[in-house]
Amino acid sequence: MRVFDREKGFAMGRYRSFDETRAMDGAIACFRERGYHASSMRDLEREMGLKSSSLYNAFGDKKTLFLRALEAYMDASPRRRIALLDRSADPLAAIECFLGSIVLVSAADPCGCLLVNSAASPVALDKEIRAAVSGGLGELEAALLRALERAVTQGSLAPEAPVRDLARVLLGAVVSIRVLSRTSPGEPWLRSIADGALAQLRASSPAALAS
Amino acid sequence: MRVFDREKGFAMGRYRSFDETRAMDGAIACFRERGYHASSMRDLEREMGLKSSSLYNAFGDKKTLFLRALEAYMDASPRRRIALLDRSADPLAAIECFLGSIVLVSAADPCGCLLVNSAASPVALDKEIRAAVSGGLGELEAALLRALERAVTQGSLAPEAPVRDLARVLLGAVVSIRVLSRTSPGEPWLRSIADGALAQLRASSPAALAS
DNA sequence: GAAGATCTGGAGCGCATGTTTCAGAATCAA
DNA sequence: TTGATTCTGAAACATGCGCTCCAGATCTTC
Repeated sequence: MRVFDREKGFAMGRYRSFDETRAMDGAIACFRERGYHASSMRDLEREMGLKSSSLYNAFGDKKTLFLRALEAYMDASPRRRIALLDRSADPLAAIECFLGSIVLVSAADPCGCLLVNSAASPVALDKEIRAAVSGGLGELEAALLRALERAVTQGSLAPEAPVRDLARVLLGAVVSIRVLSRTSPGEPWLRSIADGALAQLRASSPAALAS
Repeated sequence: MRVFDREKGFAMGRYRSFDETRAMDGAIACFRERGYHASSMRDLEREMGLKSSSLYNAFGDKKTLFLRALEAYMDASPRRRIALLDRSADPLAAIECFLGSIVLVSAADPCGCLLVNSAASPVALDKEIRAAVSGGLGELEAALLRALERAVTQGSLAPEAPVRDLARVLLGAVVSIRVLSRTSPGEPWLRSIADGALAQLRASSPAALAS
């Protein structure tokens, strides 16, 4: 509303004295570490550097804030990975790189992924939030599927490769790595899962399926 | 204390007027559906059929209750599956049966597994609870590893099969199935992940590794 | 400057939370 | 029966929750 009016030239009233992006980062960090139910509005105010009135004025109530944080997180992390997948010249190498990165990040940061954490959380019992989470996971799955289909087109995967199932396996690997990283099993442990999923891709290579 | 004294013949005081097992089942159901932080003591009182004084007297505070519920859940579900694995004559078939059952149960009941849900939940930030969760997941991994090693001994898996990595992949499949089932993707979707993991086992069969 | 709009800081709303307290009921040993 | 012990039901306790309100500051338009 503020932005809308101001952009239209109807601008009026006091400016916001905080960086909305930085505030969102604080919200993401809070929800990522403590989840929805264990993050109090006081926690969020502190991590976002806002007083409650500013917070409510700018971002709405707790649920709306969560939905915005999830959306901002999607832009900041999963969708960047998706863009890398889509832009890569070698889709299989990009997938390998993708999983390897997930392993490294997960081993280093036990907070996990806001999207995956939310899927396992009771906050997903809420209809809107579950829709957002399903949507986010669906984006990832679709991106992996696109990459696999490109690999088929390029000949690095056999035409009869079960790309739809493989995309699900890859998404499953990401999910399990991110969940299990919360118990700090160590990087080699997590890499076992990533390598297992990648081995399945290789089992669908033209050479493997020809024999 | 009550039980202890009574068993020793020093018994005194009023009997408990509720079924402790039934009460634990209520606690498990509550924590499984709503998780730790979103389950209020009032919710637990209702689902367990207890007043707060009885609840605190019998099970301690919320965290202690959660730890007991997790332990009871382990006995009621994962450890039964583990026993089936250990007792089976054909370990690979038992693993297949195990994963298939997880798929069916997960598709039918979107509440998921208390152990897996807890791993992804911020309640696992607590040291004791994280230890319990890690222990539970470790039991599962160890059981899968035992089954795989028996498969090697029996000759249904090649001696050079990477059983440790395969056990992790299988545990990862279980985790991802249980997490993703919370977004209700449907049974065929979940089965793709189970079948993928099983395909990896077959890739370590003596025949596959001989070629 | 005045009028109108928005944002900030702080106080505080009503309510739910986890937990405690306690009188009374139930049980046993003596 | 009496005394000791434990359990039950109901009523709270203090605290923290999500959220609102409002006076005053800051901004644009006139």
